[in-house]
Amino acid sequence: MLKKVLGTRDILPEEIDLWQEIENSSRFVFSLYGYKEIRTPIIEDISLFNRSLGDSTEIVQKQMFEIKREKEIYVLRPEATASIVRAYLENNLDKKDDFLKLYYIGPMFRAERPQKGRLRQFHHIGCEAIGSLNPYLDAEIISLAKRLLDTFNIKGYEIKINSLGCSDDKRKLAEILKKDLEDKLSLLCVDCQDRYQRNVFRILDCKNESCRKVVVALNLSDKYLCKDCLTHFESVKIHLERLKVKYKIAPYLVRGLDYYTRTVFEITHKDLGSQDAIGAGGRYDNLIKQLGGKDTPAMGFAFGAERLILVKKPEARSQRLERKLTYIITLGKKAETEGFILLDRLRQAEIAADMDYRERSIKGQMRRADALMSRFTVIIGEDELEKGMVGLKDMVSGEQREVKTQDLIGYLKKKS
RNA sequence: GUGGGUGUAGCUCAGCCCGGAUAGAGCACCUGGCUGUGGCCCAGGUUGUCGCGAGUUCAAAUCUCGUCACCCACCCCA
Repeated sequence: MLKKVLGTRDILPEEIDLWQEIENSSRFVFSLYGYKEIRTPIIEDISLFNRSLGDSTEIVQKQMFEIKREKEIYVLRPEATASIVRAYLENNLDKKDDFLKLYYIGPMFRAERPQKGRLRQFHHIGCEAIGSLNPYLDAEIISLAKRLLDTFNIKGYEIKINSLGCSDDKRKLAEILKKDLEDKLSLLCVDCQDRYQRNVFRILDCKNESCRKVVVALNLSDKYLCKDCLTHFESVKIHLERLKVKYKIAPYLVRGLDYYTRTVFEITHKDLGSQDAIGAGGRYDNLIKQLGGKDTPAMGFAFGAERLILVKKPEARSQRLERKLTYIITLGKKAETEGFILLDRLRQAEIAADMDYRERSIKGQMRRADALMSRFTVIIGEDELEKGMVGLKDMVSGEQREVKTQDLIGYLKKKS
């Protein structure tokens, strides 16, 4: 038996309506906010992610899928922001327009151990706005994320925001943490003792009870933010209130990727398990310069499509499918030929139609018509053939009438 | 990378503890009741390498070991 790769999934036809609905509404909403789609390759040079996400992150250390081809090593992209910045620089987009809004929908790859809401191949729906440091942009992006969720009809989410400060502030925060935690290491969990060396920031959002106590006792609030960053964050909050976006300040929210600066946010949903973030993002004001471009501020976010679907599914299951199809039922060889030709004419007239090619009983064909959610069935037998008519049954009311074959298309058109 | 759980029909699961003869239920599907009419009802029917491999035994879905897959949690992250 052939098996799919660990942590991958087939998206089957029964689920595809949900995916397409989410993709289509995303495209619609992004366009409302002035975003254009960008599609970048799924494979990238390994150094792109080493240089952007941070050497110490788990993603770079062990979660990238490598593809070796002759002397080159490529990787399957673990996220899109770095790719988009690369494309932005490589195509000189900064020279064409110094403020740019881009969105993307596509697969990402991380070699993690799969669990609820976490696959090795998963899909991001996200965007990047490059070229402005204005706090209006921060607020607009967070409200865009909210707007997307509202359009998906997802309820029960929570938006958490924080500011990490500029790169100087981050450095300062790291120093404070290193210094203040030095003599408290024994109070921290084993993971945090490791984080102390690898990535001190992550100690702040540790779930462990004793670690939280230590963190709260540090009394960090605003100790590390410079005046500019403080003002910026205050403005973001005020603008969010102007846009009536409900948010919660999460003083210990840090994102895992090194490139984040200033505003960061995370949207969680109560119905998910431990992977409760359906989307997250923030500013990355230094990344573009870091990757060789001009000093350009930027901000973006991404939703995990599988996680969106996970929270949408219970509601979608109860939704009734619309009856749209016209189903042709035939009795006998001659009628089958007639039906076959009529079927093609219906489709030429842009009427969704189908029939059964298995020569089944009328009852069997009827059942199938019902199972496929037919709006009408067209019945062709010996009697109808002689009269040049077809039986037309309304599958909702159950009423049936005879219609002249040449009037059928006009009749169905009127009804739809 | 670490820990725990689960693999039996297309789907959801019972049976496993305490080994025993043709491996079950509900749903789905098919056929008929209704020889040309779906849904409701009734009757009947089809579907299984019991995840895979080895071991113990007269005998294994059941016990043991290994292996693979999936799920959940840690880690990490969307």
